[in-house]
Amino acid sequence: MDSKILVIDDEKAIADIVKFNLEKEGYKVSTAYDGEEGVQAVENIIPDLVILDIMMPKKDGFQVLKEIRMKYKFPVIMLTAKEEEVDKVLGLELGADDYITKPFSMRELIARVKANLRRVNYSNFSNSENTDSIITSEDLVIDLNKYEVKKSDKIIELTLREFELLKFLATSANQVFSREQLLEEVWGYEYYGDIRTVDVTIRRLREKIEDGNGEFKYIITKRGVGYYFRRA
Amino acid sequence: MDSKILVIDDEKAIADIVKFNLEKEGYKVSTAYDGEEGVQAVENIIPDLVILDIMMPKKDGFQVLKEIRMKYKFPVIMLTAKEEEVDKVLGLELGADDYITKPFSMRELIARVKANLRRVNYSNFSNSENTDSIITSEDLVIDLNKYEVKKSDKIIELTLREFELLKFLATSANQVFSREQLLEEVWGYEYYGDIRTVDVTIRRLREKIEDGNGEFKYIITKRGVGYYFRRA
DNA sequence: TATTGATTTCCAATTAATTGTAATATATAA
DNA sequence: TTATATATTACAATTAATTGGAAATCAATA
Repeated sequence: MDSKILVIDDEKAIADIVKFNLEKEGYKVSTAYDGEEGVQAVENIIPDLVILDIMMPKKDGFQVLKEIRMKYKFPVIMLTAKEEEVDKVLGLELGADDYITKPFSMRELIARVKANLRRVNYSNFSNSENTDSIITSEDLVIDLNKYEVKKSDKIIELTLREFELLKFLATSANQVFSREQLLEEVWGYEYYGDIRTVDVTIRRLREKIEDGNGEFKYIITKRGVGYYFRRA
Repeated sequence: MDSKILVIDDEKAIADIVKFNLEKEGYKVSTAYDGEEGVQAVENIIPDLVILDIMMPKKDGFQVLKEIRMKYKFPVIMLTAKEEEVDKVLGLELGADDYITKPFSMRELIARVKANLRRVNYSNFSNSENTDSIITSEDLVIDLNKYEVKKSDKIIELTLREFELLKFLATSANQVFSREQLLEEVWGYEYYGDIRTVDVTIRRLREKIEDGNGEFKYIITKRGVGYYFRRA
């Protein structure tokens, strides 16, 4: 979340009002007032999405897009003043993800920004949808598509975090991971929290999937190192 | 995963940009620049889905489609430049699975590609009940043709949206869908609305089909992920 | 084409569930 | 036994889902 957006438009008034409105929505917004500046800004900021005007002095939007696309894949929404340009945007040029014709309402702009950011996120994880998706071990069945775990055919309710932790450990069964690794892989690179969080989540997971006889048979502690999922 | 897609379009610029964008989504994409080349490419590659332009020299899209359909069943999405062609695509019953009119946004194209691939996956996967137009679960009866839902033999009045949402969820019972997926599938590719709309529609649907005892037995929330229709 | 009613959407307040933190207890190995 | 690592617990903070109501849109009918 808190996506970074770059607005490239030579009409300062427009760039600024767009910035204002997107910031109101909670995005981090930068602006650039011509094409060259825009290309530079992309390099510095590495935004999650760019809003790019076509008609600009020095370097026009198409050129900027071309340069962006040589290196980056984030969505780019083009702003076009004339209907004729639409065909160009969609058909001939280099991979704009979406476009809006001026004049546009802020409501529409924001909706499109959201939709395009959403698409990125969604394709990231829904692509794993079809990979082999069921892991079994003893009486545990982990269904990665359905986000569901069964123990001797009884459904176990795991929270998302618990599920993702189990999923990560189980897909690399018998391999020990340090808490740091788990934080990075399951919680994400940006995560800054306490390392003991892992212990607690492991604990909650065990409570749900282990037999509760004091022995753990799935998630094993490797003292001084970390945890692993045991699979015969 | 990693589906193979073949793009057949005589306008190289378009074929290439489509290729670029689909590759960004993780597909393996090949291109062919006229109809004959296209037919050959199909034979060589055996793609999982074809995107096929109608207006082409040598062999037009209709002809290509006919030849493809003599041997293969994978989905074909037709590209049409003019509205008039749409009728033809639909009317001729040649077996196009979907069509998009130019100009189109990449967002739309990708959404349709995904939707068509997903459809195929389901019908391969799931049991032959798939073609059934009546779905039953506990005391619910959903008649897909008649747009009618009964609960213990009493007709329940659903609005169109509610019905389509229920229909989509119920035809892929026990599979979790994110709100993004539901927006795309039920509301349509070009929908730019608020994501919470899904929640609200789910709620109205529940109000009508669930028992009203605080427990939901049909439409289940998978926290942090989305919703699914539960069927024993 | 107005008018009215139904549907749909948007928004945000409320409620519910999850997750993180910190403090304490327990186990383990030197 | 002591020092260190891990497990457990309770509570606070955070995040997500549900809900109600207002506003906008759509559709039917006068």
